[in-house]
Amino acid sequence: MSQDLLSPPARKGDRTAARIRDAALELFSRLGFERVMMGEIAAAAGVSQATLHYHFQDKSQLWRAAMLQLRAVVAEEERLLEAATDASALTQLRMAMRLFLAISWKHPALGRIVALEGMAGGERLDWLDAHLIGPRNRRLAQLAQAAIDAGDLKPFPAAQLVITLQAAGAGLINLTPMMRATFGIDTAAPDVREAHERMILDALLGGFLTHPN
Amino acid sequence: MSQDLLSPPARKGDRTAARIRDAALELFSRLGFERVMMGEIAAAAGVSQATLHYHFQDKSQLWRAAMLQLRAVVAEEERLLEAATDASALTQLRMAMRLFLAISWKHPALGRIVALEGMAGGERLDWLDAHLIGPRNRRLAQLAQAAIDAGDLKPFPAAQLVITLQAAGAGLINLTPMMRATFGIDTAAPDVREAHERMILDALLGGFLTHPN
DNA sequence: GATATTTCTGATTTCTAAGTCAGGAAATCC
DNA sequence: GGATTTCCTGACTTAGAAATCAGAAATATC
Repeated sequence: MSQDLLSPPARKGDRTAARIRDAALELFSRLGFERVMMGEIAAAAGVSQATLHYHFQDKSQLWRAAMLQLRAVVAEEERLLEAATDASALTQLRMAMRLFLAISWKHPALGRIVALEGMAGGERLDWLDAHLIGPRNRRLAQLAQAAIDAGDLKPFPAAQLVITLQAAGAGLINLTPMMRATFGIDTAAPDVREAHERMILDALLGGFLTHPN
Repeated sequence: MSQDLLSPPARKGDRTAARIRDAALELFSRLGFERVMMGEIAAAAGVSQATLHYHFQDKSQLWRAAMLQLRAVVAEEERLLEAATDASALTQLRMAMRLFLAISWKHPALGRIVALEGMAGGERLDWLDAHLIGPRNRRLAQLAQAAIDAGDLKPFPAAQLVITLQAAGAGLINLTPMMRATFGIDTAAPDVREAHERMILDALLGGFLTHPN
């Protein structure tokens, strides 16, 4: 989350701003933009509410700053995929799904934000589409299309296929509070996580293969 | 949505209350509780804001009333499943998934509400769990477990399996605004819907089968 | 270690949305 | 068709959260 673990952040204000961003990201992603009050963020970051306005113009700007944190996460995924462009489309897609799951566990904020804003539409979704999720998803859809063209995947519409796989992958993680309420299951438990991984990568992705191993 | 198409609703107030409930359900499910303003609901229902308070005590009560609309939908699903308790667990589960998809297209509010509140937790989730989604999901998990015990499904944790299938099934529908923003796809189009149906029922559910046909 | 700059805060203002209420209009009843 | 109840509304109050600001505290600079 912090931008650089090595350099002892130049100015004090930068560290405070980072704490605020982190707290904001956690809250915004769990609850959505309007459920979160500036006072909560301030409390979580251990500063006064006025300090939020010292570092960030207003609530919207703080939200954007928090989202930009997530871009680094996505960029890392890009980088890893980039290193494997000579593998088959199916292999790349499978790797992308594996990365997606790893990221979803490590940064559940991403999936929750997409779910929240992707359902609601509006200017925040437009911003996210432009800066965070649009390019990434279009790229994945291209990969899926290539895998279909190669005869490796069943010929479903590529965009739908990718989004559905992601929805399945992030669902359990996003719905952690519901899993607790309904089943008393703690999704953070290692066995839950391990079963989920197999479920998505083997069973679900396997269902799309034209010739399963 | 309206409670009874035959009887010309006894009192005028009942019809107005129903219009308000419908408008509230649509807005709450798309945007979540706090993103929706009472004024919006009033405008959508074509009444003044004060009228909302004449029919419903406050915003929370209106939300609950809107959610109770959904219970009728779930009850109908129950009824259909009830009529088939002598079929194999797998057959029942497949039927349940088919119903789930049909309902999700017809009443997208249900899936969106579950996603919104299931992510956030809190008192509204507790209410939903008790009145709407808990019993249903536990029942489906039992079905899945039975299908696993019968050797028809791969032995994944039943609760996770059910929730993941639902997440996959509702994902595309919930994310309609995102599909438009990122891919320009209108999920209401018949071909999108048809492909989705096959994707979930054949490919994804197929991936869980121990001996696919 | 005195000065200048940055960072932070309590108190206050502004804004927005929920909720109330008295009274007028419409429906219902006889 | 007049009386009575139900229904609805415009104008208002209240509550709460965002945003501002003057100045105090901390930090950096020399």
